[in-house]
Amino acid sequence: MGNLLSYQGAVEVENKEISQAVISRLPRYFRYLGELKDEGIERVSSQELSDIMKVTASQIRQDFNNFGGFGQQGYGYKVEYLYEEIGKILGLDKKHNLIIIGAGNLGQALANYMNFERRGFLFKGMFDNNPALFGKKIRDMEVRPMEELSAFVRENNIDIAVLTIPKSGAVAVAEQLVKDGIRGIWNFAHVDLNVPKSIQVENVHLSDSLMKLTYNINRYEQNGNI
Amino acid sequence: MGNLLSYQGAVEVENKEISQAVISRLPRYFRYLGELKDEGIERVSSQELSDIMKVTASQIRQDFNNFGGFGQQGYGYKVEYLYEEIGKILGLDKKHNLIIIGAGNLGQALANYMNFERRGFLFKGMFDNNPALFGKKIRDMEVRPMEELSAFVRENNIDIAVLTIPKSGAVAVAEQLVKDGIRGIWNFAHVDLNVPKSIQVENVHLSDSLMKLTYNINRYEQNGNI
DNA sequence: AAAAAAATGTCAATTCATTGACAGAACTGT
DNA sequence: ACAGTTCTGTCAATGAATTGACATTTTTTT
Repeated sequence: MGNLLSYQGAVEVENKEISQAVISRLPRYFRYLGELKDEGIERVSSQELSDIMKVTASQIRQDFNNFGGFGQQGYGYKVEYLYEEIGKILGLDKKHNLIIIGAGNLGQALANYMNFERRGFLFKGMFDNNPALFGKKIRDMEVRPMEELSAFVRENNIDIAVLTIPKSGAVAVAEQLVKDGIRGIWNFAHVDLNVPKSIQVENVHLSDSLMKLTYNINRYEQNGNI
Repeated sequence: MGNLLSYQGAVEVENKEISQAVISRLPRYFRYLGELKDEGIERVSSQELSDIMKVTASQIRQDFNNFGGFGQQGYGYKVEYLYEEIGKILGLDKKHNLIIIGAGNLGQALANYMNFERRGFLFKGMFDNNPALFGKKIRDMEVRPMEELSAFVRENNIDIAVLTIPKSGAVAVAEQLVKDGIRGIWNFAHVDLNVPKSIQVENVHLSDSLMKLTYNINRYEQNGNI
């Protein structure tokens, strides 16, 4: 590694595993670069980004280099190009068919609140087991009964399922989704899903997040300012 | 450190900083221990927990030890005791006054969906700048205009603000909250808040989370199974 | 009561992540 | 076209987190 010359900008990178620590930072880079782009700024150096984002310039360069060098010595990075490339790394150049399972408060809020289409997520359907909701339209999408889920996932090539159901049902639904060929689960249920590692799970455990906040609040109180 | 004898179970631990990596795992321990407790299980060893939770037993012991030894050699950990202690560490034994700022889809969903009271969070109010929402009741709590926010936070000793407003307003609102004496912000806005480090911020950037998911989905596709 | 088994707390080793340093490439101004 | 400046890509050093190993304590069995 290292002596494979990059002869035309974008670069071949062999299949070395990138750490999740790096991946977790990419969306934030993407967000800041998008803002710079919108402001009409064309170039940026790692030092400038460092100042704005409050991370070390070294880390920025190291992170980008995992994917093979997007910058130019003496110049910096072209904002638009870098933005596009990070988008591609994150898979945002591809379309992903998505459904929401659980049309309660949270499911409905996500349907309305997330701008799925903006980033290539195609919102294809919504499911619940509460008959009172069947047929109700949310974002132009009627709520379907859970009985139809399995066939729907197969027939519509659903890639991503958003799980916003109580934990009691979540594990079983996840297993079914795996059988039906789902590729990723965005899991809001308060439970850990047990799926093959070929299926990607991204957990959003809101209670956990809130507990971290209270820990930090109380730690600060107790220790005085550390 | 190390030769301060723990002579009665719970233990004095001096103010050494605990890494956020450890803190992030505590809510998950808490969840699993709660489940064990509900099943009536009284004792558990680090090895048993390891099997259930899929983390190494060594890490479990190391994590707990940061707070001073909750177990007993040859026996293991008392589930209920450990559960209580972790709850205390996380600050769940204390009451926290909480408000939601932004009564849109997400704000309303959180108000209804999170069982705030269950963990000592007292839901005290909800704010928005949309007049159409003023007075609307969500979880028995009427939506108040933003003009009243500042006084309300001061008068009601609000500890935690949940920010579910668009990013355009978020930074300014956060600054105001700091002036009014807030202690923690649970931030759902797609922007990084710039507050003194005495104020705790816990970010929930949902888009970032979804991007991580697509990265992992696409990585798996491209590399074949790693 | 003694021996065997179980399981923690903790030290050391290892692995992983971040930061620092700098050679060399590209740009900029004269 | 040259000299000076900028700034990346990358290697090495440092720091942080995880895992492994084991002495010691307690429990359990005989």
